[in-house]
Amino acid sequence: MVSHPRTKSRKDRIMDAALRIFAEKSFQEATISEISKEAGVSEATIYEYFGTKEDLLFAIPEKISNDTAKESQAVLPFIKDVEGRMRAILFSYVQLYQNNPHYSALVLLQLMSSKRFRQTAAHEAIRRSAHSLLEIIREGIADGTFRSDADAYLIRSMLMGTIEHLFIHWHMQGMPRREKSIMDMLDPFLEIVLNGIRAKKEQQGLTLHLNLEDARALGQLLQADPTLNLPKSGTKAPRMTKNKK
Amino acid sequence: MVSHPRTKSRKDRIMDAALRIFAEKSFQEATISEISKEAGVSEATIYEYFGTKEDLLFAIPEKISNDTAKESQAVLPFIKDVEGRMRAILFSYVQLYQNNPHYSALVLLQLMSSKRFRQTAAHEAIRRSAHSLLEIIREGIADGTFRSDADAYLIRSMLMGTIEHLFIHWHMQGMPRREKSIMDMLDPFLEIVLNGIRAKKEQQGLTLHLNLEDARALGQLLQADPTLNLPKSGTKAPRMTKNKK
DNA sequence: AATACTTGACAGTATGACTATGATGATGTA
DNA sequence: TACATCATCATAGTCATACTGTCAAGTATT
Repeated sequence: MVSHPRTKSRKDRIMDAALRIFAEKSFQEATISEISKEAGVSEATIYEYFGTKEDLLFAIPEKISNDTAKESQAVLPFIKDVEGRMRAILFSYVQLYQNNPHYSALVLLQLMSSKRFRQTAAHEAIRRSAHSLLEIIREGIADGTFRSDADAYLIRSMLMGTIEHLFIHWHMQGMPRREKSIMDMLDPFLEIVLNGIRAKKEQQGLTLHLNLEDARALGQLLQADPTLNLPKSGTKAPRMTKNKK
Repeated sequence: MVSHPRTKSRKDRIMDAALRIFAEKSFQEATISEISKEAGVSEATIYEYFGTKEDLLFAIPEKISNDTAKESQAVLPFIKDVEGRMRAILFSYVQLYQNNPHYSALVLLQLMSSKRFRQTAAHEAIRRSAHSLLEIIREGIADGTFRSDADAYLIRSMLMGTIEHLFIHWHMQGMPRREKSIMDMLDPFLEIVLNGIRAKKEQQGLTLHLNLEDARALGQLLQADPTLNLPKSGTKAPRMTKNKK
């Protein structure tokens, strides 16, 4: 009836419409008839292209994961430090969902629960990310970057689960303040996790917590006896040693 | 045909069977016919009790959340410290899913994505937990327990998202080592998060990082001059003061 | 035993996924 | 222009399954 000459191909229009409707309603509640109207094609055309309704559903993640280049995996070997590589994986994970909001609602809320999705290339990509992440965490534990008693599976669930949870709630009732994007939260988030699992440097020494009064008294003592020079190992130099030399 | 005189009521048997089949296959793939055979009743009986297949699905979370007493909410006011209350909420959250493995597979992977679920009492219970958690985190930020720049929404997603992710993967392909339960991970997990967001105590004082040599020297100084008594404010008493009195 | 209620068997309806088929219209080629 | 080819559409029809209605048989309660 109405022709769409300068727009995308019919196949793309069908998939776009399907993605929107599947995400808005749900796979079961959506009907082929509705999708065909939304896409401006006949039902027969949809069956011509995709065969079944389920095949239409699963064509979507294949398309998205094809459209999404796999730079993140390629870049990984060039990032030396463990924490930088963790960040790179999470970054691309957030980016994918952020760039495809309908898709993120579809995959996080519906496809994840489907057995068939676990055999798709899209799921394989997620699995690969998850596996890389696990390996990197293990590496960090092995080389002493992270605490030796850290649980790599737990850390991974913290990283991926948090991000998925943020996206799910983003789409569900909508988080109150939308002005702050999930991408903006990535670094504060990572900092909290890393803060919590980084190996403490002072394990080979001691940590003292002093109030101001005590600190001042200690400062006087130190000036009186210069043989006591501290600290060599700590990351933050205490202010008092800088006061007067 | 076969009567089950001493077992549960038909209604319970139907719901048990439905829960099992819905979790094993999926809502759409399960048929009423199959559930009726599994439960040992006729299809008509299922419609008699529940009306529609969807109503049967949503009767399940109502039942579970009714069976689950709401002690955790009741206990909260009696726990004074912020971190203890956070732990209590997460504990009951984990407990619910751990005690109902089929249910957790059903709700986390399927119901969560359904619009109707968001109008059930079960979802309301989850929302209430989530809201309590948010309030407690905010309280912790306000009273200085947590860092003032912490993002309460992010923290909440970390807490709930991690647990949901752990359960989802527990059920999906099964995490490699099952001997460690998710409940066992709760405290290490909370410790990491809290570690990452706790306000640093040394804001009102100073933190010194000493190596062993320096620490020993400081210990001698302290014994020589007893006017310097430290620390009053720190949580961990340094070992050296206990050595000799 | 009589009555009320529950359950089952079975026939039948409605919906939506899917198929088959022929018409239509655009495009390319002689 | 005439013809062939192909994509798309409209339509009619099949099938599976959710769901309804009805009545007979069983069970419980009195």
